[in-house]
Amino acid sequence: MVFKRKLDCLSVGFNYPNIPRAPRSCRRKVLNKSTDDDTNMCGMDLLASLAGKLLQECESSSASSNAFEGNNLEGFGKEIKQEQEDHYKPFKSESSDQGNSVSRPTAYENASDKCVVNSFSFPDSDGILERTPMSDYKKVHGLVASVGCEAKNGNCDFYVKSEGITAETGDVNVNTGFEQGEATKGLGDGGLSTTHTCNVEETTALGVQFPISVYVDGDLKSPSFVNLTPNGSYARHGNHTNLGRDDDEKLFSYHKLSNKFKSYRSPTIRRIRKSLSSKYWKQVPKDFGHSRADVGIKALYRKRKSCYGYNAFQRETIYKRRRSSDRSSVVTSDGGHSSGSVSKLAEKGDAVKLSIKSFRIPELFIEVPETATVGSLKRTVMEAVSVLLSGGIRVGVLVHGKKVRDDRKTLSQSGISREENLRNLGFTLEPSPSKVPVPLCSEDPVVPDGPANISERSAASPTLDSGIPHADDVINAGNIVENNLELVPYQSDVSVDEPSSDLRALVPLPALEVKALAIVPLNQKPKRTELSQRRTRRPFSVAEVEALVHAVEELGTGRWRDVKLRAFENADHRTYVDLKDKWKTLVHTASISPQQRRGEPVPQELLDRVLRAYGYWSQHQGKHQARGAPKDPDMNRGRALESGVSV
DNA sequence: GTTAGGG
DNA sequence: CCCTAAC
Repeated sequence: MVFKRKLDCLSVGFNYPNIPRAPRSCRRKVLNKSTDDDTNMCGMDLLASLAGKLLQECESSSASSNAFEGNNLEGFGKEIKQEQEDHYKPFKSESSDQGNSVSRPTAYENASDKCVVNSFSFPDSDGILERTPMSDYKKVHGLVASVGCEAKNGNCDFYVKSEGITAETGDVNVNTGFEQGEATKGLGDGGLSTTHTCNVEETTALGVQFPISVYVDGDLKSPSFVNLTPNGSYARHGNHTNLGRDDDEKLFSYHKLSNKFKSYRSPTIRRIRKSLSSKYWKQVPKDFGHSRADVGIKALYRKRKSCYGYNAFQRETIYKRRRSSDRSSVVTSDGGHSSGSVSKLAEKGDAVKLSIKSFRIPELFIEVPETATVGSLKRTVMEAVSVLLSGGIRVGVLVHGKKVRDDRKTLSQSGISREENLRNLGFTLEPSPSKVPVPLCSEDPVVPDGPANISERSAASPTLDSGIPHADDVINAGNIVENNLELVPYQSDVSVDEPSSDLRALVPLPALEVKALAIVPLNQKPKRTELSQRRTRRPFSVAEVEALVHAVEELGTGRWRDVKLRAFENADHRTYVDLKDKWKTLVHTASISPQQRRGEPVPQELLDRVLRAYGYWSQHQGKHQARGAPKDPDMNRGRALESGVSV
């Protein structure tokens, strides 16, 4: 049940009555507004899907754990990492004493603080995805939970990791100057070629690049190589049979140890998203060789309001979005139980098997000061990627370089068959059409004002605004730019969000124009640092409630900080806001009938006290709050919760 | 940084 | 539990 989505965890019981009133913020109303368009899916969905697919097809994990940066995950996936040392040397071990003579990349010669991320590729499966409990699905979706960075031959490899998905930028070529004078040199393939490291039995890894074609292998493999044990564990055939478990455990520990591993709903991301809004960014279609100074002005990430973006993740994953008309066999989230379909196809002997190894993403232009830490760089890249992916993307299919636009066509009709050389088959990732930000911002339902509309459309169909007829119809292998729309921030607004002193002036737009997809100012001081994720719910125990009630009885309802200090000082996980919230719910609970109450029942005695205190303090607001204590002045009686009025 | 209140 | 507006 790996992919079983746990919607309730996304909107866990906080259904407060809808009191008609002028919305304080548009961020609300993120009610299901997901699109039904199968072709449109959130980047996360897509990635999750792809990752899942990979997991199914690429069992022999080769470069997976690598995706977990060691500095954050002590010992995590150490073994595997070891194995790939030769591929991805840890940044510190190499960057510092090598690669000093490589010549600097052209485009940004003088922009030592800029990085261009070309692509992120999916590593082979590491089993984690399958094992990821659905409760963490959102995290999986959160993707880009973290970005790793490793230096290699003067390059900085970025890889994306999340709890469920790990992807490395094996072919990402990051030109960065953060490593003093360290010149960078493309990884040879400049990130355009795909790494065929996915040795999945006979299945050839596909190199799917953004938006470029991929290598396909028509070899139909028996689906049997994906074995799901009854308990849902993933039976591995590769080398790291137990990797999944270990990783999971470590991952879990890691989670417990740090909240940094927050990916979803990252305020930072949101902030950036905001920054990417039309107000700050303009979209600039890639230069197809036909310079266009008057290019688009649409904001891909138009939505301004910050939204939870749950929608995006509440939608079924692509795995489950099989339309009856589609004959494709996709692993379902429920552990591949749909393998039956695969078999079926196999029997028919006309199945087309594909394996997508990696996606090339539009270039991400990032600028960071040399003094920035690697960690901050990682975060920056991650955020940029998040923004990109969360913007909504869709998949395009190319046959012989020609885009197949008719979704109704069958594969064979489109020239895609086992007989055909599947190398002619390609996939592209394109900005999603009008619904671009939908997943992220159901609010303000895509009713963009004039310009915005145009922009979004162009985002979806580069051809439309490229000025070049069918510019995206023919994709040149190894060189994809057609759909690489770019977002360039309006210089004047870039630092609006966080006029941090560290935020250096961004590179003049002209320099970015055709290259950057997004500039993510470093040091944009993530509000909640790192990837954000909703805190785990931790129901108040009766003891805690007691302590809370007691404290409130004495201090009143307007001094939550004091309440915290007095009764919950040592309960780090309880903030005064939490206490305030709890009190709020307690009052509510006490006001409703016992039948309507849920969760661990709170002794009526306590609830009575709640009401009493509530009533009392309602009458004595602000007054003798300091002494208050309508009753029961003795606190901490037998409470496990340490209190102690500090200071 | 707190508080208050909507979500 | 999150997010913000207002202090």
